[in-house]
Amino acid sequence: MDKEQLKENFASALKQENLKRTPQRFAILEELVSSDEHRECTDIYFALRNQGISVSRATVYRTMDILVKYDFARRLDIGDGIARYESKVGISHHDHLICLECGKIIEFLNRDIESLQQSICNDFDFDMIRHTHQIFGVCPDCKSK
Amino acid sequence: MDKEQLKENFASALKQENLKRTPQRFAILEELVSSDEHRECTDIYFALRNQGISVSRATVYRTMDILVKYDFARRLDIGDGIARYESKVGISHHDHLICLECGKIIEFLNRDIESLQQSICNDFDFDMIRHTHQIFGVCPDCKSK
DNA sequence: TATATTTATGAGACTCAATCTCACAATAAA
DNA sequence: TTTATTGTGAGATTGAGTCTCATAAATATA
Ligand SMILES: [Mn+2]
Ligand SMILES: [Mn+2]
Ligand SMILES: [Zn+2]
Ligand SMILES: [Zn+2]
Repeated sequence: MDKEQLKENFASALKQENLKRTPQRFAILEELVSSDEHRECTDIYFALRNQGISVSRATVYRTMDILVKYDFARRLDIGDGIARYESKVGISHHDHLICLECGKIIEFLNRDIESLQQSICNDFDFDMIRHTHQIFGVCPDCKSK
Repeated sequence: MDKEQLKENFASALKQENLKRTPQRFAILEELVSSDEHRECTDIYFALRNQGISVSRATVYRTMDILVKYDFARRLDIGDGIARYESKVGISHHDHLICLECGKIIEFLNRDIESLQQSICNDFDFDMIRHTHQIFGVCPDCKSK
């Protein structure tokens, strides 16, 4: 998806929520989408400030909620009390291997697990909305140290 | 496992950590293990207080860390910023379906997923230490309302 | 364009789970 | 016991996240 199209889509989401188009909101979208990392709000806050963009922490937190609601971003909770966000624009679903030594996050996708997961939900008559599958351990780099 | 044996095992863990046997520590173990729920520290704190047992929040938090380290308990993070703990004594591994409407937690185990998970780790040369597989959605009770 | 109306922004106050502090209490080795 | 060591607990502190509200900016209207 090209950058202009993305902005249009975000503008549509804002319109649907009766929210105004502001430079801060677009800057936050741009910062997250142009990155392939799992970003913390504080990290995005400082990244924009360092680019000379006026923004507050509150605006970053508020905008992240919109990005998640409209599927531009996914929130990642790895149990350390800090929310991380990754772009969903042009990115397909995946789950995560998380290194407990260095914090590295490796992505994986397994279609068999995904479908087994769905059949578990069917068995329990449970409607799945989302899921997280996180494997914690030691990555190859950290093992060889 | 009988209650006396459990106390013995916990006492061994305490000895291994050079920690003393205190009434508070045993009370916290007992409170968690005799429950089949996913308990918050604050909840355990009040449960003990209501039983007339003198304990502080700090002691509950500190003791939970020991219980987790020695495999008497598992910590559960469902992304709401509150840690929950469940007994592992006599309980086999399982993962969770979590209802976003009512907060109910349903347990599941799928051996195929467990083994696929292990093969993913092999492929990435990643040493798994633990994993969490959480499926969020709407439970049967909440659907029929 | 000018003006009115509505909504957003941001600095800092606030919340709340969790952790830390430290004076005092309890434990256990000898 | 005695004594050294560790634990306890009330309250202070931390830190991610949320809230407040005066001001600024965006958009609707004339
Ligand atoms: Mn998945
Ligand atoms: Mn599992
Ligand atoms: Zn690593
Ligand atoms: Zn429910």
